Parts: sequence; C-alpha cells; structure tokens
Amino acid sequence: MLRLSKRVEYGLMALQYLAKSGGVATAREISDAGQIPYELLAKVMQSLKHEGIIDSYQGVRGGYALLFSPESINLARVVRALDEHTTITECISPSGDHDACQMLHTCTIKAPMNKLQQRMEESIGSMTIAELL
Amino acid sequence: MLRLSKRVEYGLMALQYLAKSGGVATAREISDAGQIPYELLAKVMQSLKHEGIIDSYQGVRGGYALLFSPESINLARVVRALDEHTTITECISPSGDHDACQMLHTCTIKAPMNKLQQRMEESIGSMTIAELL
DNA sequence: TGAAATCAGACTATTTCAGTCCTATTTCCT
DNA sequence: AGGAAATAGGACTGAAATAGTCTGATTTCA
Repeated sequence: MLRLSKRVEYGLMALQYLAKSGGVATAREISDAGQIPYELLAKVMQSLKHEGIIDSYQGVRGGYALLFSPESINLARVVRALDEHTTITECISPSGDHDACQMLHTCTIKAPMNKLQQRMEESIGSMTIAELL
Repeated sequence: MLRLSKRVEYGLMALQYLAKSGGVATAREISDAGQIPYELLAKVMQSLKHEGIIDSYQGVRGGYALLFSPESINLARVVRALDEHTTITECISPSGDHDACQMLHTCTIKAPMNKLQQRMEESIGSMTIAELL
C-alpha cells in the first residue's frame, strides 16, 4: 500500500536531475541518465508541467526546467501531480465530499482515517526536492 | 498510491470492533456489522492472528479477541500484518537487503527515500487502535 | 525545410487486488 | 456419537490499476 508509483519515482528522479543541472534538460537526457522509459517519463514531465512545478520549452532547443527553487517544492505537491488518488481511503476526499464513500452508513473509521491522512501528508510535505540533492 | 488496501481497512474495522466489544467476536458477526465480505474478512483475521495481534478460538463457540490493549496496538503493525509491501519503493527493504533494487546503479534517490519511509512509518505508528474508539 | 523537441491521445500488457469457492479441522452441544 | 458452527488454508477468477508502447501533431531552431 505504501508503495510509491513508478510515476512518482521517475518524477522525483527527474526533479532531482533538474535541480542538480540548474538549467534546462530534455526528457531524453533525463531518461538516458536514469534509465527511465522515455515515453513514460515524457508523460510524467507533462503532468509536472500542468501542476506548475516545472516549465517547458518546445522546439529543437527545448526541454524542462524548475519553476521554483528546490527548497520550495515539497514532495506532497509532486505526489499530487503524479498520482490519481491522494487519499488514504475513498471515504476521504480533499474537498470534503464525503458522498464518495459507499459505506457511509457502516464505515466506522472515517474520523480517525482523516487524522491519519493529515499526518501522512505532513510527513510527505515536510520533505523537499532540496533534500534529494 | 497513498491508498490503504481493503485488507487494511477491514482489519482496522475488525480491530475496532474487537476493542469495543472487549471480548470474543466471530468473523461472521464482524462481517455483518460492517458489511464486509465474509471470506475476505476471514483471511484478514488469519493474518492478524499470524502477526500476533489477535488470538483465535476454534470450534462452535470460537472467535477472535485482541491479544493486547487497544493502546498498545499501533497501526504500523496492522499494516505490516496485512500488506505485502510495506516499503515506499522496492529499493528499500526493511532488512537492509538492497540487492532487491534492480536500478541499484542508476537509482539516485535511495537515501532520501529511506528517510521518507521512516517518517511515514512514524506517522502511521503514532496512531493506535485506541484512537479508533 | 528538416531535425529535435514537447504535446496528446489511444492502446496493450502486466501486475495487483478484491472477492469467491471449496475442503479440512476443531470444538461445543444435544 | 454426531451435527452444527466456527477457524484454517489453498486455489481460483474477475476486475481494476499501473506500466509501458505506439502513433501522430505541433513547435522551434539552425
């Protein structure tokens, strides 16, 4: 359960790479350096862009670069960008939309799960890309 | 990624039930109360027994009961009992068996992932069954 | 104008997970 | 003694999530 998806793994490696290089790097370059499947990495980079973590430049001299300093990009944000469900259970939705839970009437652990969810996010959010360097 | 498996969800509900009842309860009883698929719950209970969290009694007046007070059963232990991989990535194995990582030479985020793993476990481990009551 | 890059969607394959089924064993009660 | 009710455990199926691939379009620079 606690396993990070490959998308997140690859995303972290890519962000680390960008932070180290300090400038613009292409998906191909990062893929080669980390032995990451190119097409998959390309998707990951697009997601990171949509989340506003990195910027992209098209064309032959294009590539990707960080939009913020490594210290100000925390891992919770990265996970949010790259994973579908960021909640511990389906009961818990970030917007407080509790109708999503199908066991609403029988679920007896919703409140504590919310607490746990919060603590987990704190754990992940307390770490930044700077700590990957 | 951060989603708890059904096994863990059901396990927590069952442990909560046992803590509340204070005594012995059957899988059927717990399954009915929580609308949990009986066969699946039965498997979960077996796993919890193997981990040494609960005790079981066979036969017609049998059932399950907690082996410890709710305060002394933390959720990290429950997760460990009910989930296959308790590590954030395959690089990280609890026993320090780093050979499991197939990207050993190219993986550049192992050390920080270990740190994250530790923090996550602390989060989960800081909560006990008592907090589900 | 061509090469190298991002962008985007559809698709396939694999693995994981939830759930079911079947049988054996134990234990209590009549 | 025997039946009912419970745990124990293995094998199996189906569905869903994930990883990875393929194809084509667009942008930009030299």
